[in-house]
Amino acid sequence: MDAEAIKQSLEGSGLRCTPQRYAVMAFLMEHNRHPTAAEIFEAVNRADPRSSRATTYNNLRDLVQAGLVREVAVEGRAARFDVKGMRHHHFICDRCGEVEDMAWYDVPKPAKGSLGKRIVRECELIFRGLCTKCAPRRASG
Amino acid sequence: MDAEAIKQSLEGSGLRCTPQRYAVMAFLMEHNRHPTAAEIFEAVNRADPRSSRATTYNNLRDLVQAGLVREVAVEGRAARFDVKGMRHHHFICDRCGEVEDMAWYDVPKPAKGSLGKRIVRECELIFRGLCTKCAPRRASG
DNA sequence: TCAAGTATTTAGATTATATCTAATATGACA
DNA sequence: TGTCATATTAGATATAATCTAAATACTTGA
Ligand SMILES: [Mn+2]
Ligand SMILES: [Mn+2]
Ligand SMILES: [Zn+2]
Ligand SMILES: [Zn+2]
Repeated sequence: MDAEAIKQSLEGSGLRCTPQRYAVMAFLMEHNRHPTAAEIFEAVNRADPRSSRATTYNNLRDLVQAGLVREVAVEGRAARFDVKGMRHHHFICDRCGEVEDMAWYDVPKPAKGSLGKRIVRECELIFRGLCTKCAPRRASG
Repeated sequence: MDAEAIKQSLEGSGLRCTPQRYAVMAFLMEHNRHPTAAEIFEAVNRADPRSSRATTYNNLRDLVQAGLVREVAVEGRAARFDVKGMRHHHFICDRCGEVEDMAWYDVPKPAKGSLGKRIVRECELIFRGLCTKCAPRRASG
């Protein structure tokens, strides 16, 4: 991955490019697998420099706030994260909780009247059902 | 609310209509406010009979599995619940985490090819931004 | 160059949320 | 009524995330 590009995007958002923060970002860019914070923590610590759990959570929070990373809440499970590169929707498996990317397509905006004073920042489409791994065992489960 | 209707829908799903389970369902039908499990637990215990925390969670899990109730995961906060009566979308506030209903409208299904072996059960549209209460304090916040 | 201020990291404690356990109670139905 | 599956319970436990306060690293500008 392009180290310089990561540095740019961090600094462009007013965040220092620390080794710990860089490692989180690089890991997310290399694995579009929607890892949990715990998985990211473990992964970035396989290589040096070591990063504490608090720092991993802090950095994920900062990256989400900066709009570089998205947090996906999954009922009953740890949150998952991905880089906000290309726009896409998500598929979440009822059975195993896996989050998978779905091709992006435009979503019709809500009628003006129904918004009131709310300010809409984004619009997210989530498909739910059984993933490729879980679909076959549907009956047994 | 129609007590008999609640009883019917529980038994129609193979669930006994126990006082504790009924209380959860009745509370959700009276308050379309998306309460958390903790709020439901507290609310149903203001009246008799008393229901334990484990039972409240167990019943919410059963009701979700039966398709009568929906669980809405909110990043960094407790899950929220609502009855699956009329179809609707959700608006989730970035700042305070409030979940609000939005008028339902049809969502275009994904292209056939993009699904693979996945089985889609439902399709959920989530709007994010600032709610009516939080929008004014945007800058300060 | 260096002092001072700010941002970041850290280990471990703490909180928040949800589930598990194993004992008891309840209800369906033969 | 007796049997058995279902449901409830208090409290312990697990899991996920945040907080704390001290140390470290970087930035700025005299
Ligand atoms: Mn994704
Ligand atoms: Mn709702
Ligand atoms: Zn799955
Ligand atoms: Zn709000």
